[in-house]
Amino acid sequence: MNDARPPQGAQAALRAVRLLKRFSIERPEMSLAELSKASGLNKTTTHRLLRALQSEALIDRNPATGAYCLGAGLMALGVQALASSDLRRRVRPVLRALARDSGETATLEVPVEDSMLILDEVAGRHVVGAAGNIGTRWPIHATSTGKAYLAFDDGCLERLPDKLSPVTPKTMTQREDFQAQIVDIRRRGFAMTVDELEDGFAAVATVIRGPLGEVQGALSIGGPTQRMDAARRAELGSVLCHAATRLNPRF
Amino acid sequence: MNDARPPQGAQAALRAVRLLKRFSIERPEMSLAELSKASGLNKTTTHRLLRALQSEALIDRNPATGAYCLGAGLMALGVQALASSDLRRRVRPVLRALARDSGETATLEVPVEDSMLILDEVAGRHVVGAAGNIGTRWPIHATSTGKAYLAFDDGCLERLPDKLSPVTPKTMTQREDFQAQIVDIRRRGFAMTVDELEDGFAAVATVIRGPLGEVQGALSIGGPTQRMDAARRAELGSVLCHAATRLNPRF
DNA sequence: GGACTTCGTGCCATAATATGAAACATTGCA
DNA sequence: TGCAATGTTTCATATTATGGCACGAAGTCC
Repeated sequence: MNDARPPQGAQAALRAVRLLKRFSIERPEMSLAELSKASGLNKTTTHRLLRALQSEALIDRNPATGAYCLGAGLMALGVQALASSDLRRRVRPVLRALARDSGETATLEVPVEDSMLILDEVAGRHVVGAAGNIGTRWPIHATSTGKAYLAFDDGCLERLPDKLSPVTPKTMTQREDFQAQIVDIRRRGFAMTVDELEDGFAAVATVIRGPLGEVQGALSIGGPTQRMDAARRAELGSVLCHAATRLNPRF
Repeated sequence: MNDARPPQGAQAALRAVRLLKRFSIERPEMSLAELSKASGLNKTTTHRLLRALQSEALIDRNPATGAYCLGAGLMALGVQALASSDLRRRVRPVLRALARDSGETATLEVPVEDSMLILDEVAGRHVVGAAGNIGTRWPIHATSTGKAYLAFDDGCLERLPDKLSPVTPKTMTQREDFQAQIVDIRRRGFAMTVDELEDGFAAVATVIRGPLGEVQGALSIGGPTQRMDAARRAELGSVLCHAATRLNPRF
Protein backbone atom coordinates (compact mmCIF):
# COMPACT_ATOMS: atom_id res chain seq x y z
CA MET A 1 0.00 0.00 0.00
CA ASN A 2 2.34 2.68 1.19
CA ASP A 3 5.13 2.50 -1.30
CA ALA A 4 8.36 4.22 -0.51
CA ARG A 5 9.53 6.29 -3.38
CA PRO A 6 13.10 7.49 -3.19
CA PRO A 7 13.00 10.89 -1.56
CA GLN A 8 15.54 13.62 -2.08
CA GLY A 9 16.80 16.52 -0.11
CA ALA A 10 16.58 14.85 3.24
CA GLN A 11 19.74 12.83 3.23
CA ALA A 12 20.73 13.70 6.78
CA ALA A 13 17.36 12.72 8.19
CA LEU A 14 17.42 9.45 6.31
CA ARG A 15 20.90 8.66 7.50
CA ALA A 16 19.89 9.33 11.08
CA VAL A 17 16.93 6.99 10.83
CA ARG A 18 19.04 4.32 9.24
CA LEU A 19 21.50 4.57 12.06
CA LEU A 20 18.69 3.82 14.49
CA LYS A 21 17.69 0.81 12.46
CA ARG A 22 21.15 -0.67 12.67
CA PHE A 23 20.45 -1.77 16.22
CA SER A 24 19.03 -5.24 16.70
CA ILE A 25 18.38 -7.80 19.37
CA GLU A 26 21.74 -9.38 18.64
CA ARG A 27 23.50 -6.03 18.74
CA PRO A 28 21.70 -3.76 21.17
CA GLU A 29 24.86 -1.76 21.75
CA MET A 30 27.36 -0.55 19.20
CA SER A 31 30.44 1.59 19.24
CA LEU A 32 30.85 4.63 17.05
CA ALA A 33 33.33 2.80 14.85
CA GLU A 34 30.99 -0.15 14.40
CA LEU A 35 28.05 2.06 13.51
CA SER A 36 30.17 4.08 11.17
CA LYS A 37 31.45 1.01 9.37
CA ALA A 38 28.09 -0.75 9.30
CA SER A 39 26.28 2.22 7.84
CA GLY A 40 29.03 3.22 5.47
CA LEU A 41 29.10 6.73 6.85
CA ASN A 42 32.07 8.81 7.72
CA LYS A 43 33.04 8.60 11.33
CA THR A 44 32.53 12.31 11.87
CA THR A 45 29.12 12.29 10.21
CA THR A 46 28.05 9.32 12.27
CA HIS A 47 29.20 11.02 15.40
CA ARG A 48 27.31 14.20 14.61
CA LEU A 49 24.09 12.40 13.84
CA LEU A 50 24.35 10.28 16.95
CA ARG A 51 24.90 13.37 19.01
CA ALA A 52 21.79 14.93 17.57
CA LEU A 53 19.76 11.80 18.21
CA GLN A 54 21.11 11.64 21.72
CA SER A 55 20.05 15.20 22.39
CA GLU A 56 16.53 14.09 21.51
CA ALA A 57 16.84 11.00 23.72
CA LEU A 58 16.44 8.62 20.82
CA ILE A 59 19.95 7.41 21.46
CA ASP A 60 21.50 6.67 24.81
CA ARG A 61 24.93 5.62 25.88
CA ASN A 62 26.09 2.95 28.20
CA PRO A 63 27.83 5.02 30.84
CA ALA A 64 30.24 2.19 31.58
CA THR A 65 31.44 1.40 28.09
CA GLY A 66 30.43 4.53 26.21
CA ALA A 67 28.67 2.36 23.67
CA TYR A 68 25.61 3.67 21.90
CA CYS A 69 22.19 2.13 22.34
CA LEU A 70 18.58 3.01 21.65
CA GLY A 71 17.18 5.56 24.07
CA ALA A 72 14.10 6.12 26.13
CA GLY A 73 12.72 8.62 23.66
CA LEU A 74 12.32 5.85 21.16
CA MET A 75 10.37 3.81 23.65
CA ALA A 76 8.09 6.76 24.14
CA LEU A 77 7.63 7.28 20.42
CA GLY A 78 7.06 3.58 19.85
CA VAL A 79 4.45 3.36 22.55
CA GLN A 80 2.90 6.49 21.12
CA ALA A 81 2.73 4.87 17.72
CA LEU A 82 1.20 1.73 19.16
CA ALA A 83 -1.38 3.72 21.07
CA SER A 84 -2.18 5.89 18.07
CA SER A 85 -3.01 2.99 15.82
CA ASP A 86 -6.51 1.98 16.61
CA LEU A 87 -5.83 -1.15 14.59
CA ARG A 88 -4.43 -2.93 17.60
CA ARG A 89 -7.32 -1.93 19.83
CA ARG A 90 -9.86 -2.93 17.22
CA VAL A 91 -8.31 -6.30 16.55
CA ARG A 92 -7.55 -7.25 20.12
CA PRO A 93 -10.95 -8.84 20.92
CA VAL A 94 -10.88 -10.72 17.63
CA LEU A 95 -7.48 -12.17 18.48
CA ARG A 96 -8.82 -13.31 21.81
CA ALA A 97 -11.76 -15.01 20.18
CA LEU A 98 -9.57 -16.68 17.59
CA ALA A 99 -7.16 -17.97 20.21
CA ARG A 100 -9.97 -19.17 22.41
CA ASP A 101 -11.90 -20.94 19.71
CA SER A 102 -8.92 -22.56 18.03
CA GLY A 103 -6.78 -23.15 21.07
CA GLU A 104 -3.81 -21.96 19.02
CA THR A 105 -1.89 -18.70 19.04
CA ALA A 106 -3.31 -15.78 17.09
CA THR A 107 -1.30 -12.78 15.95
CA LEU A 108 -1.74 -9.40 14.29
CA GLU A 109 1.12 -8.40 12.03
CA VAL A 110 2.10 -5.55 9.74
CA PRO A 111 4.93 -5.29 7.24
CA VAL A 112 7.98 -3.23 8.10
CA GLU A 113 10.67 -3.01 5.48
CA ASP A 114 11.17 -6.55 4.21
CA SER A 115 9.79 -8.32 7.24
CA MET A 116 6.59 -8.83 9.19
CA LEU A 117 6.31 -7.23 12.61
CA ILE A 118 4.19 -8.87 15.30
CA LEU A 119 2.00 -6.09 16.63
CA ASP A 120 -0.09 -8.17 18.97
CA GLU A 121 -0.41 -11.76 20.02
CA VAL A 122 -2.79 -13.86 22.09
CA ALA A 123 -1.53 -17.27 23.17
CA GLY A 124 -3.73 -20.30 22.76
CA ARG A 125 -4.72 -22.95 25.20
CA HIS A 126 -1.86 -25.22 24.30
CA VAL A 127 1.29 -24.03 25.93
CA VAL A 128 3.78 -24.88 23.26
CA GLY A 129 5.67 -22.18 21.47
CA ALA A 130 3.60 -19.31 22.73
CA ALA A 131 5.71 -16.55 24.22
CA GLY A 132 5.91 -12.81 24.27
CA ASN A 133 6.82 -12.37 20.65
CA ILE A 134 5.32 -8.94 20.24
CA GLY A 135 7.84 -6.82 18.43
CA THR A 136 9.56 -9.76 16.82
CA ARG A 137 10.17 -9.57 13.10
CA TRP A 138 10.30 -12.41 10.62
CA PRO A 139 11.26 -12.52 6.97
CA ILE A 140 8.25 -11.70 4.85
CA HIS A 141 8.70 -14.70 2.57
CA ALA A 142 8.80 -17.26 5.36
CA THR A 143 5.62 -16.24 7.16
CA SER A 144 1.98 -16.94 6.45
CA THR A 145 1.10 -13.31 7.06
CA GLY A 146 3.83 -12.23 4.70
CA LYS A 147 2.43 -14.46 1.98
CA ALA A 148 -1.03 -13.05 2.59
CA TYR A 149 0.37 -9.57 2.10
CA LEU A 150 2.17 -10.60 -1.04
CA ALA A 151 -1.03 -11.99 -2.46
CA PHE A 152 -3.47 -9.28 -1.45
CA ASP A 153 -1.50 -6.05 -1.19
CA ASP A 154 -0.60 -4.65 -4.57
CA GLY A 155 2.97 -3.62 -4.85
CA CYS A 156 4.01 -5.63 -1.87
CA LEU A 157 6.10 -7.84 -4.08
CA GLU A 158 8.57 -4.97 -4.29
CA ARG A 159 9.21 -5.47 -0.62
CA LEU A 160 10.64 -8.90 -1.31
CA PRO A 161 14.40 -8.69 -1.21
CA ASP A 162 16.24 -10.08 -4.20
CA LYS A 163 17.89 -12.75 -2.18
CA LEU A 164 15.43 -14.91 -0.28
CA SER A 165 17.47 -16.65 2.36
CA PRO A 166 16.01 -19.92 3.67
CA VAL A 167 15.04 -20.04 7.33
CA THR A 168 14.33 -23.76 7.27
CA PRO A 169 14.87 -26.33 4.52
CA LYS A 170 11.23 -25.85 3.53
CA THR A 171 11.41 -22.07 3.12
CA MET A 172 10.52 -20.85 -0.34
CA THR A 173 13.41 -19.04 -1.94
CA GLN A 174 12.40 -18.67 -5.58
CA ARG A 175 10.39 -15.67 -6.61
CA GLU A 176 8.71 -17.74 -9.28
CA ASP A 177 7.32 -20.12 -6.67
CA PHE A 178 5.39 -17.26 -5.16
CA GLN A 179 3.66 -16.37 -8.38
CA ALA A 180 2.10 -19.81 -8.45
CA GLN A 181 1.10 -19.74 -4.80
CA ILE A 182 -0.35 -16.28 -5.03
CA VAL A 183 -3.04 -17.45 -7.40
CA ASP A 184 -4.04 -20.16 -4.96
CA ILE A 185 -3.98 -17.82 -2.01
CA ARG A 186 -6.21 -15.31 -3.76
CA ARG A 187 -8.75 -17.93 -4.69
CA ARG A 188 -8.66 -19.56 -1.29
CA GLY A 189 -8.69 -16.30 0.64
CA PHE A 190 -5.89 -17.18 3.00
CA ALA A 191 -2.20 -18.09 2.95
CA MET A 192 -0.30 -20.74 4.84
CA THR A 193 3.17 -21.89 5.79
CA VAL A 194 4.13 -25.37 6.91
CA ASP A 195 7.56 -25.85 8.44
CA GLU A 196 8.78 -22.88 6.48
CA LEU A 197 9.44 -20.49 9.34
CA GLU A 198 10.36 -23.05 11.93
CA ASP A 199 10.45 -26.79 11.70
CA GLY A 200 7.30 -28.17 13.29
CA PHE A 201 5.39 -24.92 13.08
CA ALA A 202 2.50 -24.23 10.70
CA ALA A 203 0.21 -21.25 10.33
CA VAL A 204 -2.58 -19.78 8.24
CA ALA A 205 -3.12 -16.09 7.60
CA THR A 206 -5.23 -13.50 5.83
CA VAL A 207 -5.38 -9.74 5.56
CA ILE A 208 -7.58 -7.11 7.17
CA ARG A 209 -8.92 -4.42 4.93
CA GLY A 210 -9.90 -0.85 5.69
CA PRO A 211 -12.83 1.21 4.46
CA LEU A 212 -11.20 1.84 1.09
CA GLY A 213 -10.23 -1.76 0.62
CA GLU A 214 -6.64 -1.01 1.52
CA VAL A 215 -4.76 -3.65 3.44
CA GLN A 216 -4.25 -2.63 7.06
CA GLY A 217 -2.67 -5.70 8.57
CA ALA A 218 -2.68 -9.47 8.65
CA LEU A 219 -4.15 -12.01 11.04
CA SER A 220 -2.67 -15.43 11.66
CA ILE A 221 -3.33 -18.56 13.61
CA GLY A 222 -0.42 -20.89 14.17
CA GLY A 223 0.63 -23.99 16.06
CA PRO A 224 2.51 -27.27 15.88
CA THR A 225 2.45 -28.90 12.46
CA GLN A 226 1.11 -32.10 13.97
CA ARG A 227 -2.12 -30.43 14.91
CA MET A 228 -2.30 -28.55 11.62
CA ASP A 229 -3.12 -31.04 8.93
CA ALA A 230 -4.67 -29.93 5.65
CA ALA A 231 -8.24 -30.26 6.91
CA ARG A 232 -7.60 -28.22 10.03
CA ARG A 233 -5.73 -25.58 8.08
CA ALA A 234 -8.70 -25.22 5.76
CA GLU A 235 -11.03 -24.94 8.72
CA LEU A 236 -8.93 -22.36 10.52
CA GLY A 237 -8.40 -20.46 7.30
CA SER A 238 -12.12 -20.18 6.89
CA VAL A 239 -12.54 -18.97 10.45
CA LEU A 240 -9.83 -16.42 9.81
CA CYS A 241 -11.47 -15.10 6.67
CA HIS A 242 -14.73 -14.72 8.49
CA ALA A 243 -13.06 -12.76 11.28
CA ALA A 244 -11.27 -10.54 8.77
CA THR A 245 -14.52 -9.77 7.01
CA ARG A 246 -16.19 -8.72 10.22
CA LEU A 247 -13.27 -6.40 10.92
CA ASN A 248 -13.87 -4.60 7.68
CA PRO A 249 -15.78 -1.39 8.45
CA ARG A 250 -17.72 -1.75 5.23
CA PHE A 251 -19.61 -4.68 6.69
CA MET B 1 22.69 11.98 33.54
CA ASN B 2 22.52 12.24 29.80
CA ASP B 3 22.50 15.94 29.28
CA ALA B 4 21.55 17.26 25.90
CA ARG B 5 24.05 19.78 24.70
CA PRO B 6 22.99 21.79 21.70
CA PRO B 7 24.29 19.92 18.67
CA GLN B 8 25.19 21.46 15.37
CA GLY B 9 25.34 20.34 11.81
CA ALA B 10 22.42 17.99 12.01
CA GLN B 11 19.56 20.39 11.67
CA ALA B 12 17.59 18.28 9.23
CA ALA B 13 17.80 15.20 11.41
CA LEU B 14 16.72 17.17 14.44
CA ARG B 15 13.81 18.68 12.61
CA ALA B 16 12.68 15.27 11.46
CA VAL B 17 12.76 13.89 14.97
CA ARG B 18 10.88 16.88 16.29
CA LEU B 19 8.21 16.34 13.70
CA LEU B 20 7.72 12.84 15.04
CA LYS B 21 7.41 14.17 18.55
CA ARG B 22 4.64 16.50 17.58
CA PHE B 23 2.19 13.60 17.55
CA SER B 24 0.36 12.88 20.77
CA ILE B 25 -2.53 10.85 22.09
CA GLU B 26 -4.80 13.83 21.59
CA ARG B 27 -3.54 14.39 18.06
CA PRO B 28 -2.59 11.04 16.56
CA GLU B 29 -3.16 12.37 13.08
CA MET B 30 -2.12 15.70 11.61
CA SER B 31 -2.24 17.34 8.23
CA LEU B 32 0.80 18.74 6.51
CA ALA B 33 -0.34 22.27 7.19
CA GLU B 34 -0.88 21.56 10.87
CA LEU B 35 2.51 19.96 11.26
CA SER B 36 4.15 22.75 9.36
CA LYS B 37 2.56 25.40 11.51
CA ALA B 38 3.08 23.55 14.76
CA SER B 39 6.75 22.99 14.14
CA GLY B 40 7.40 26.37 12.63
CA LEU B 41 8.90 24.82 9.53
CA ASN B 42 8.31 25.80 5.97
CA LYS B 43 5.61 23.78 4.31
CA THR B 44 7.98 22.46 1.67
CA THR B 45 10.59 21.48 4.21
CA THR B 46 8.00 19.73 6.32
CA HIS B 47 6.74 17.88 3.30
CA ARG B 48 10.21 16.74 2.33
CA LEU B 49 11.04 15.49 5.79
CA LEU B 50 7.74 13.69 6.13
CA ARG B 51 8.30 12.04 2.81
CA ALA B 52 11.69 10.81 3.95
CA LEU B 53 10.26 9.51 7.20
CA GLN B 54 7.48 7.83 5.33
CA SER B 55 9.94 6.06 3.08
CA GLU B 56 11.44 4.60 6.23
CA ALA B 57 8.01 3.66 7.57
CA LEU B 58 8.32 5.92 10.58
CA ILE B 59 5.43 7.92 9.24
CA ASP B 60 2.27 6.56 7.71
CA ARG B 61 -0.72 8.18 6.12
CA ASN B 62 -4.37 7.63 6.62
CA PRO B 63 -5.42 6.45 3.16
CA ALA B 64 -8.86 7.96 3.58
CA THR B 65 -7.96 11.46 4.70
CA GLY B 66 -4.33 11.68 3.63
CA ALA B 67 -3.44 12.77 7.15
CA TYR B 68 -0.05 11.86 8.57
CA CYS B 69 0.37 9.56 11.53
CA LEU B 70 3.10 7.59 13.22
CA GLY B 71 4.09 4.49 11.30
CA ALA B 72 4.80 0.85 11.95
CA GLY B 73 8.51 1.39 11.72
CA LEU B 74 8.35 3.43 14.90
CA MET B 75 6.55 0.63 16.66
CA ALA B 76 9.34 -1.70 15.60
CA LEU B 77 12.02 0.69 16.79
CA GLY B 78 10.22 1.32 20.04
CA VAL B 79 9.81 -2.36 20.77
CA GLN B 80 13.43 -2.81 19.84
CA ALA B 81 14.43 -0.13 22.30
CA LEU B 82 12.34 -1.71 25.02
CA ALA B 83 13.81 -5.12 24.33
CA SER B 84 17.34 -3.77 24.19
CA SER B 85 17.24 -2.23 27.60
CA ASP B 86 17.81 -5.02 30.02
CA LEU B 87 16.60 -2.61 32.68
CA ARG B 88 13.03 -3.68 32.19
CA ARG B 89 13.85 -7.37 32.29
CA ARG B 90 16.00 -6.95 35.37
CA VAL B 91 13.44 -4.92 37.26
CA ARG B 92 10.36 -6.92 36.29
CA PRO B 93 10.62 -9.52 39.13
CA VAL B 94 11.26 -6.76 41.63
CA LEU B 95 8.11 -4.93 40.51
CA ARG B 96 6.15 -8.12 40.97
CA ALA B 97 7.48 -8.58 44.47
CA LEU B 98 6.79 -4.97 45.40
CA ALA B 99 3.23 -5.16 44.10
CA ARG B 100 2.61 -8.46 45.82
CA ASP B 101 4.02 -7.46 49.18
CA SER B 102 2.43 -4.03 49.28
CA GLY B 103 -0.77 -4.78 47.47
CA GLU B 104 -0.33 -1.49 45.62
CA THR B 105 0.78 -0.74 42.08
CA ALA B 106 4.50 -0.65 41.36
CA THR B 107 6.08 1.08 38.37
CA LEU B 108 9.41 1.51 36.66
CA GLU B 109 9.93 4.92 35.09
CA VAL B 110 12.58 6.84 33.20
CA PRO B 111 12.76 10.51 32.29
CA VAL B 112 12.05 11.57 28.74
CA GLU B 113 12.35 15.24 27.99
CA ASP B 114 10.54 17.03 30.77
CA SER B 115 8.35 14.14 31.84
CA MET B 116 8.51 10.68 33.32
CA LEU B 117 7.72 7.72 31.09
CA ILE B 118 6.18 4.58 32.59
CA LEU B 119 8.31 1.75 31.27
CA ASP B 120 6.68 -1.05 33.18
CA GLU B 121 3.93 -1.52 35.70
CA VAL B 122 2.58 -4.29 37.89
CA ALA B 123 -0.85 -3.78 39.37
CA GLY B 124 -1.44 -4.45 43.03
CA ARG B 125 -4.07 -6.53 44.72
CA HIS B 126 -6.45 -3.65 45.12
CA VAL B 127 -8.17 -2.95 41.87
CA VAL B 128 -8.41 0.79 42.04
CA GLY B 129 -6.57 2.96 39.58
CA ALA B 130 -4.42 0.22 38.13
CA ALA B 131 -4.60 0.08 34.38
CA GLY B 132 -2.36 -0.33 31.42
CA ASN B 133 -0.46 2.89 31.87
CA ILE B 134 2.74 1.69 30.29
CA GLY B 135 3.87 4.38 27.90
CA THR B 136 2.04 7.12 29.73
CA ARG B 137 3.99 10.26 30.51
CA TRP B 138 3.52 12.57 33.45
CA PRO B 139 5.08 15.92 34.24
CA ILE B 140 8.34 15.39 36.06
CA HIS B 141 7.51 17.83 38.84
CA ALA B 142 4.20 16.20 39.75
CA THR B 143 5.41 12.62 40.16
CA SER B 144 7.20 10.87 42.96
CA THR B 145 9.62 9.31 40.52
CA GLY B 146 10.31 12.68 38.99
CA LYS B 147 11.14 14.11 42.40
CA ALA B 148 13.43 11.16 43.06
CA TYR B 149 15.26 11.94 39.84
CA LEU B 150 15.49 15.60 40.71
CA ALA B 151 17.02 14.74 44.04
CA PHE B 152 19.40 12.00 43.02
CA ASP B 153 20.35 12.64 39.41
CA ASP B 154 22.77 15.51 39.05
CA GLY B 155 21.80 17.92 36.36
CA CYS B 156 18.25 16.69 36.24
CA LEU B 157 17.04 20.04 37.51
CA GLU B 158 17.78 21.40 34.04
CA ARG B 159 15.02 19.16 32.78
CA LEU B 160 12.50 21.13 34.78
CA PRO B 161 10.67 23.49 32.48
CA ASP B 162 10.59 27.12 33.54
CA LYS B 163 6.86 27.11 33.91
CA LEU B 164 5.61 24.40 36.23
CA SER B 165 1.94 24.04 35.49
CA PRO B 166 -0.17 22.61 38.29
CA VAL B 167 -1.86 19.28 37.65
CA THR B 168 -3.88 19.39 40.87
CA PRO B 169 -4.20 22.18 43.48
CA LYS B 170 -1.50 20.44 45.49
CA THR B 171 1.06 20.28 42.70
CA MET B 172 4.30 22.08 43.47
CA THR B 173 4.94 24.89 41.06
CA GLN B 174 7.76 26.88 42.63
CA ARG B 175 11.30 25.86 41.85
CA GLU B 176 12.36 27.04 45.28
CA ASP B 177 10.03 24.55 46.94
CA PHE B 178 11.97 21.74 45.35
CA GLN B 179 15.27 22.87 46.79
CA ALA B 180 13.87 22.39 50.27
CA GLN B 181 12.32 19.01 49.47
CA ILE B 182 15.41 17.73 47.78
CA VAL B 183 17.38 17.89 50.99
CA ASP B 184 14.74 15.82 52.74
CA ILE B 185 14.52 13.33 49.91
CA ARG B 186 18.25 12.79 49.88
CA ARG B 187 18.40 12.21 53.60
CA ARG B 188 15.34 10.00 53.59
CA GLY B 189 16.36 8.07 50.51
CA PHE B 190 13.00 8.29 48.77
CA ALA B 191 10.59 10.88 47.39
CA MET B 192 6.83 11.11 47.66
CA THR B 193 3.81 12.87 46.26
CA VAL B 194 0.44 13.20 47.94
CA ASP B 195 -2.49 14.37 45.84
CA GLU B 196 -0.04 16.21 43.60
CA LEU B 197 -0.50 14.16 40.45
CA GLU B 198 -4.10 13.22 40.96
CA ASP B 199 -6.39 14.02 43.81
CA GLY B 200 -6.63 10.97 46.04
CA PHE B 201 -3.45 9.39 44.77
CA ALA B 202 -0.19 9.14 46.68
CA ALA B 203 3.10 7.47 45.87
CA VAL B 204 6.65 6.97 47.04
CA ALA B 205 9.66 6.53 44.78
CA THR B 206 13.39 6.09 44.65
CA VAL B 207 16.06 5.65 42.02
CA ILE B 208 17.91 2.62 40.72
CA ARG B 209 21.62 3.00 40.25
CA GLY B 210 24.01 1.26 37.88
CA PRO B 211 27.52 -0.04 38.41
CA LEU B 212 29.03 3.44 38.23
CA GLY B 213 26.47 4.95 40.52
CA GLU B 214 24.66 6.51 37.61
CA VAL B 215 20.89 6.71 37.84
CA GLN B 216 19.22 4.20 35.52
CA GLY B 217 15.56 4.58 36.41
CA ALA B 218 13.09 5.07 39.20
CA LEU B 219 10.81 2.71 41.12
CA SER B 220 7.53 3.73 42.64
CA ILE B 221 4.71 2.33 44.70
CA GLY B 222 1.44 4.17 44.61
CA GLY B 223 -2.17 3.92 45.69
CA PRO B 224 -5.12 5.78 47.17
CA THR B 225 -4.16 8.51 49.59
CA GLN B 226 -6.42 6.98 52.24
CA ARG B 227 -4.25 3.91 52.47
CA MET B 228 -1.05 5.96 52.30
CA ASP B 229 -0.68 7.79 55.58
CA ALA B 230 2.70 9.03 56.74
CA ALA B 231 3.54 5.81 58.55
CA ARG B 232 2.73 3.61 55.57
CA ARG B 233 4.63 5.89 53.23
CA ALA B 234 7.68 5.59 55.44
CA GLU B 235 7.33 1.84 55.50
CA LEU B 236 6.88 1.50 51.75
CA GLY B 237 9.70 3.94 51.14
CA SER B 238 11.98 1.78 53.18
CA VAL B 239 10.93 -1.32 51.26
CA LEU B 240 11.56 0.55 48.03
CA CYS B 241 15.04 1.62 49.05
CA HIS B 242 15.89 -1.93 50.00
CA ALA B 243 14.70 -3.19 46.61
CA ALA B 244 16.66 -0.49 44.80
CA THR B 245 19.80 -1.42 46.67
CA ARG B 246 19.47 -5.06 45.72
CA LEU B 247 19.11 -4.01 42.08
CA ASN B 248 22.44 -2.26 42.20
CA PRO B 249 25.02 -4.56 40.59
CA ARG B 250 27.62 -3.40 43.11
CA PHE B 251 25.83 -5.29 45.83
C1' DG C 1 -22.60 26.68 -10.70
C1' DG C 2 -18.78 29.76 -10.37
C1' DA C 3 -15.40 32.31 -7.29
C1' DC C 4 -12.78 31.56 -3.40
C1' DT C 5 -10.09 29.11 0.04
C1' DT C 6 -7.20 25.38 1.57
C1' DC C 7 -4.87 21.41 0.75
C1' DG C 8 -0.71 18.59 -0.96
C1' DT C 9 2.90 18.65 -4.33
C1' DG C 10 6.75 20.03 -7.78
C1' DC C 11 10.30 23.30 -9.28
C1' DC C 12 14.58 25.88 -8.71
C1' DA C 13 18.14 29.52 -7.55
C1' DT C 14 20.34 30.51 -3.31
C1' DA C 15 23.31 30.01 0.61
C1' DA C 16 23.15 27.79 4.52
C1' DT C 17 24.07 23.39 5.95
C1' DA C 18 26.20 18.97 6.27
C1' DT C 19 30.27 16.71 4.86
C1' DG C 20 34.80 14.10 5.42
C1' DA C 21 39.99 14.48 5.73
C1' DA C 22 43.05 15.21 9.05
C1' DA C 23 44.68 16.00 13.65
C1' DC C 24 43.95 15.63 18.66
C1' DA C 25 42.99 13.58 23.13
C1' DT C 26 42.26 9.24 25.86
C1' DT C 27 42.22 4.84 26.98
C1' DG C 28 43.40 -0.04 26.79
C1' DC C 29 46.76 -3.40 25.34
C1' DA C 30 51.22 -5.50 24.41
C1' DT D 1 56.99 2.41 27.00
C1' DG D 2 55.21 2.26 22.66
C1' DC D 3 51.37 0.83 19.80
C1' DA D 4 46.66 0.64 18.38
C1' DA D 5 42.11 1.72 18.72
C1' DT D 6 38.77 4.61 20.47
C1' DG D 7 35.80 9.05 20.63
C1' DT D 8 36.18 13.95 19.75
C1' DT D 9 37.14 18.62 17.61
C1' DT D 10 38.35 21.70 13.90
C1' DC D 11 37.83 23.59 9.38
C1' DA D 12 37.67 24.51 4.24
C1' DT D 13 34.72 22.70 0.75
C1' DA D 14 30.69 21.96 -2.15
C1' DT D 15 27.10 19.18 -1.56
C1' DT D 16 22.83 19.43 0.38
C1' DA D 17 18.79 21.39 2.34
C1' DT D 18 16.07 25.46 2.20
C1' DG D 19 11.81 28.21 1.30
C1' DG D 20 9.62 31.34 -2.02
C1' DC D 21 6.64 30.61 -5.62
C1' DA D 22 3.46 28.32 -8.65
C1' DC D 23 0.38 24.49 -10.01
C1' DG D 24 -3.59 21.14 -9.79
C1' DA D 25 -7.15 19.25 -7.06
C1' DA D 26 -10.63 19.07 -3.66
C1' DG D 27 -13.72 21.27 -0.70
C1' DT D 28 -16.75 25.51 0.77
C1' DC D 29 -19.47 29.36 0.54
C1' DC D 30 -22.42 32.47 -1.62
